[in-house]
Parts: sequence; C-alpha cells; structure tokens
Amino acid sequence: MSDRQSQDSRHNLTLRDVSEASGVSEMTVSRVLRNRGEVSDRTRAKVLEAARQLGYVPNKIAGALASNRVNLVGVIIPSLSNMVFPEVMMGISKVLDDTPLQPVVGVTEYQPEKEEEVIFEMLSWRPSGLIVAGLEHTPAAVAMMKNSGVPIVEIMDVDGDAIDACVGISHTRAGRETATEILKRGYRNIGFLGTKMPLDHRARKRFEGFRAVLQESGVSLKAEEYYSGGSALKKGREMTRSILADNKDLDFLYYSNDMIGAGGLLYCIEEGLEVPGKMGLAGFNGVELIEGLPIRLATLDSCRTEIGKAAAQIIADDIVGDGSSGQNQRIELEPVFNPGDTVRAN
Amino acid sequence: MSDRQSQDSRHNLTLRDVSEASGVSEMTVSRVLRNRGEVSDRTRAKVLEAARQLGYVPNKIAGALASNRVNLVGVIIPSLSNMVFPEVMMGISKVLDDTPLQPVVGVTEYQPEKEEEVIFEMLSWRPSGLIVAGLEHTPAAVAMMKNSGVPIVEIMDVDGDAIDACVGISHTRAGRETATEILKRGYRNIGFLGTKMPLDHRARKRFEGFRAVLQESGVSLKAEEYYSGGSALKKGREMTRSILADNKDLDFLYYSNDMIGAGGLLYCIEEGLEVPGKMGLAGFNGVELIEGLPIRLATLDSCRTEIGKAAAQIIADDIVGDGSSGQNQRIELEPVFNPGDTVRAN
DNA sequence: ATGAAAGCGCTAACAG
DNA sequence: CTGTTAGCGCTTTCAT
Repeated sequence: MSDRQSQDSRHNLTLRDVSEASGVSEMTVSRVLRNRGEVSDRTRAKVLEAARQLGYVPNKIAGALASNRVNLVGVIIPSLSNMVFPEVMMGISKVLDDTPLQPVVGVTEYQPEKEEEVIFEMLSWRPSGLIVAGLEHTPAAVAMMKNSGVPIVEIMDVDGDAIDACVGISHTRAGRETATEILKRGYRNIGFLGTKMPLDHRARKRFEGFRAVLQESGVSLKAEEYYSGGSALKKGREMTRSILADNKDLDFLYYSNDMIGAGGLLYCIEEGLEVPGKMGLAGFNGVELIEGLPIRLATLDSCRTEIGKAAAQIIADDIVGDGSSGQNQRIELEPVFNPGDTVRAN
Repeated sequence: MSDRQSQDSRHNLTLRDVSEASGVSEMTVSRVLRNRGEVSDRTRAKVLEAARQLGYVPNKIAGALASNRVNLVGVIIPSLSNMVFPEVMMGISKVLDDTPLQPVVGVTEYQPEKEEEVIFEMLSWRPSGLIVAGLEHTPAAVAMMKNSGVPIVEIMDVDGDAIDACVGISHTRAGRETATEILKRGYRNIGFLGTKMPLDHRARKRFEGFRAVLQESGVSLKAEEYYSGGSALKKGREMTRSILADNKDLDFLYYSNDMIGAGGLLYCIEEGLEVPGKMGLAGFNGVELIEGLPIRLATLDSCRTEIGKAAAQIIADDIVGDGSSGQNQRIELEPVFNPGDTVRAN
C-alpha cells in the first residue's frame, strides 16, 4: 500500500480536531482561523499553534455551504492558444489579487454548446460572479446566467445586448476605424487575411465594419485569404505570398490579428516590397511582440489587460459594495488606430 | 432595486424545488440528475422536465460536501505572461476533457511565498489532485502537499526530488545538450542571454548545465546579458545589439528562451551578420512561432503540451483506477536539440 | 424502483 | 469573549 493511500484512509483533519487539540470550542477555533469576531490573544495563540502543529487545512467546501459564500469568479474564454486571453487573465488576476476572490477558468474552443456546458458547470459552484467573453450565447446559457443571481460581466465586445454588465471595445468600430485610416492614406487595392472561424464573432464584426466603410467609399475588397491552425506567424507569411501571387495590384493587406500580420510583414521585407510606400499593412490587437519587429506593424489595441481589470473590478465592487453600484454597467473602451510604420503618412 | 438583487433575494433553486414540482422524492430526483441507480423512464422524464422548466442548476458545493468528492484538479504555475504555461494548460485540458475533472489555475509569479498561499488555497477545496510546476517549494508547501492525501504531480522539471509523481525534462541536460552541440560545431566564443529571475530554477539549471559542459571543454563563457520585463522580442534585439557591441569576437549566442532568441535573430539578419556561418544562435522551448521566422532558430523542445497531457493522465488514472497504479511515477521526456538553420553543420 | 433518515464540516444566530 | 444549537443542499445508507 502506498504512502498516499495510507494517508487517504486517514481521517482528514477537521475543526473538531483542532478544537480538541487546543481545548477551545469549534466555534472559537473557526473565529480565529477566519479572523472574525473578538478572540482573546491567549486563546488565539493556542488555536493557531494547534492548527499549525496538526497541519490543518480548512475545508472550503463545508465553509462555503454553511456561509453561502463562494469566493470564486468564473472566467469563460474561447481559447488559450494565443496571447489574447492569457493577457485578459492577467488583468483579472491583478485586480482579484487584492480581494479574497479567485478566478477559475473555463475554455470553450469557440463552441456555443461547449460554452453552455462550461457555464452550467461554473454556476453549479455558485461563484461570486462570472466573466464571459463575448455577447453571443445559446438561449439556455443566457437563461442560466440571467437566473444565476450573480453579477455577469461580458467582455471583449460591446456590439450587442449584454445580460448584465459588459466591458470591451466595439469591433465593428475597430474595423471601421482601420478602414477609414487606410482610405485616408490613399490605399485603394485592399486585401483581407483572416481566420476560418465563423464562430469568432469579434473577428467577423471587425471584418464587417471594415468592409462597410470600404463600400461606403465605393471601394471593394480585392482579395481575401483564410487560414486555420498552425503557427500563425508562418501562416501569415504563407498567406501573404499566396494572396500577392494571385493579386499583383494589391497595395494594402489587413490582417485579422497581429501575429499573421507580423508574418506578412517579415515576408514583405524579405521580398523587398516597399513598406509602407508600395504596400501598407495593418493587424489587430496591439500585442507587445510588435515592438520587436524590424518596423512596427500598424494595429489597433484591443485593450486586453484593461478589459480584464475593469471586468474584475465590477465583480469585486459588487461583492464588497451595497449591491447598488455597477450593475448593468457598459464600459466601452476606445479603439485607437496606431499607424506604426507600416502605413504611409496621410 | 435591480434585477439581479431581486433575483438574489429569491430562493436559489434546490433539489427540493424540483422534487415538489415533479412529485418525486428528493432522493430520486438526485438519482435522475446524476444518472445513478435504476429509475423508471416515466419518473426520469417527469424529473428532467421539471428541472428543465425551473432552470435548476445543481449545487456542487453541497454535493461535494455530502459525497466527499470534488472533481477539481489544481494547476499551479508561475506565470501566464508567455506562451509556455498556457500550452501546458492546453495539454491538461485536452486530457481532462474526457473525464469529469476540471482544472483550476493558480498563478505564483515565481514567488515561493505566493506559491505556498496558492497551494493552501487549492488544498482547502479538497481537489482530486494537484499539478504544480517545479520541484522547489517552501517546506510548509511540501508538508501540505505530502499530507493532502491526493496525487501531486510536479511538472516541467525532473532535476530533484519529487513529492509524489513528476513529469518533465531535465533542464540541466537541456543546457548540457545545447552546449555539446554548439561545441561540436566549432563555436568557441559564446555569449549567454537570459532573464533576471533568480527564482526561475529551470532557467538556472539550463544555464548551469550549459556552462558546465563549456568548462569541461576548457571553454569559458565570454559574455552574459540579462533583461526583465517588456516585449521579449524587442529585448532580445536590444540585448543582442548590446552584447555584440561590447564583445566583437562572439561567434555564438545562447538565449534562455525562443522569444528573445527570435529578437536576436531578426537583429542579426538586419545587421547582415552571416548566420550561421559567422554567428550561431540557439534558444529554448520550441515555440511554434519559430516556424515563421526568416530562418528557423535552433532550439530544444520543452515538450509543454506533452507534459501537460502526461500530468493530467496521472491524476485521471488515479481517480478512476484502483489507486495502485501510477503513484510516484517519474516521467522524463527527452530534450532533443533541433539545430534549425542557425547553427552550422558539424 | 423509490423513499426516509442521518450526516458531510463548517458557520449564522443567538445565548451567556 | 466564548459556547450552543441548528442548519446549508446534497448524498449515503438502509428500508420498503
């Protein structure tokens, strides 16, 4: 029989054990361990010593059930495979670190059914709040969140109806801004390079906003190219080669994210294409990787860390506050186009 | 009064509510909802309908307390700020997705005290297992994990003593392998570029292994450069400029990670340095970004996804299995040097 | 196949 | 300042 098993069969320590070891009532032990209520220094010391000596670890499951308080915040995101969502997580962590709240992550892989499952799973832990990426959910998921009784913060996107609070940028506007800046600078033969992801609604909204502005100016998209999977940097390179091979007259490439944009930029530089003179480039997200490229890719910051912070703050405020503040907040951050070095001056 | 508050004050749905709505005992409702035990189709249908109609979400807190089973796996990692740990998470998720287990992430920022806190926090939820990055922990943390009675899998590193199971590569060997390959190819004036992180034990072990091999061959490191914070790609570029400015005779640069290596590579290419003829370069991790660089950076795969998968599998096996398998497993993956295009042929 | 009773380990509420 | 009592919502166990 292994070590672990023998320990397994051993009684897990409870408050009662600490109570007996210290000669103090369970209730007072509980008070000491939670720093709640007045306890004499002598009693406190006895309890702390007994708990330490035994190696007591409180059972939050029992505590949560008894107090009807669970200091978890569910965070539901589509993916961990690029830096976008980890950066959102960092913003969330930064704010929650100053509170008793702890984030719990669920990943949906951009699948609505999986999202519904994850939301159900999360809510069954009765968390203090939920942070969910996007505004598009199955009707059942929406119903669950509405009925949950806890603050729900939808993040990343503001183009649509929120269940409760929401924090993000307008991706439609992001696409529009980018198109506007490109046209203003005289580019007219424009190609788009994106991901094969019909369920990435934010990418879709950017594209729609982008194309709408072109159309309003009587400009039509000259070419499109899509990819899925693999190294985004490499795919950006390959797609760029491909789209340029098929469309000799292109003078601008709009990428749906910075990573493929960076790949495209490296390709253009290697091919000796004159950027931004003959060929302009722009991406999306504002990842810090851009800073290290030979020249800075034009982009638009998706404010990931900011969004994470603001979302976490709404949940944190709701928990400590009187409950009257912050509900139904809608925080729209400004998508600011950053021309970098890959679009020419206007 | 807001919507959420009014819902808050509303009684949260319980099994009892479903029981009353369906006219079936709480116990049988519980059986239906968990798919446990024999229940007649008619009863099952009634219960399911009632639960659906009410929008009942089971309370896992209560279930866990009653059953003494918690389907959570704690995952404790130092950081989310590069792709290394998110990739480990992906491996873990992939395996746990086929089980009832769910990962819960805690981040330590490479601080032992914070790690101790996070481990305590995690264990207080009585998870089914713990996956912890690294083999170095505070004595208190080690004691807690040993006493926890659940499987503990230490990941990423195998150079040291594990508490229970461990899965990873030897970073000492990784550093040694890299040095061996470099020397074999005739490079002799070698510089090292790394992070200012005394608590990143794996980076330290790679460096020590690397330097040990050089010393064994009578070669000494010609220069070192360290950075912290900011865009790793940019820092790699800047550090490379700086180290080359101060050391004209260097013919090889070993980077502690691929991202700064990629920055260095871009810099060398721009400067017209002949890579790999006059200047060799190598990084560490084997990130997929490398595939998109002008030439492939030499590196050594840290097997992140594999490690995540194997670690999760150990926990999963322990839960379903008879408990006799897999404990104290030590899985050492092979660090294979990949010369890419930035070291010359030997 | 279904139900009744007894707790899981902790905390709220009240008493002293 | 400390203790007692009664659950939290579910599952286990044992009846029927």
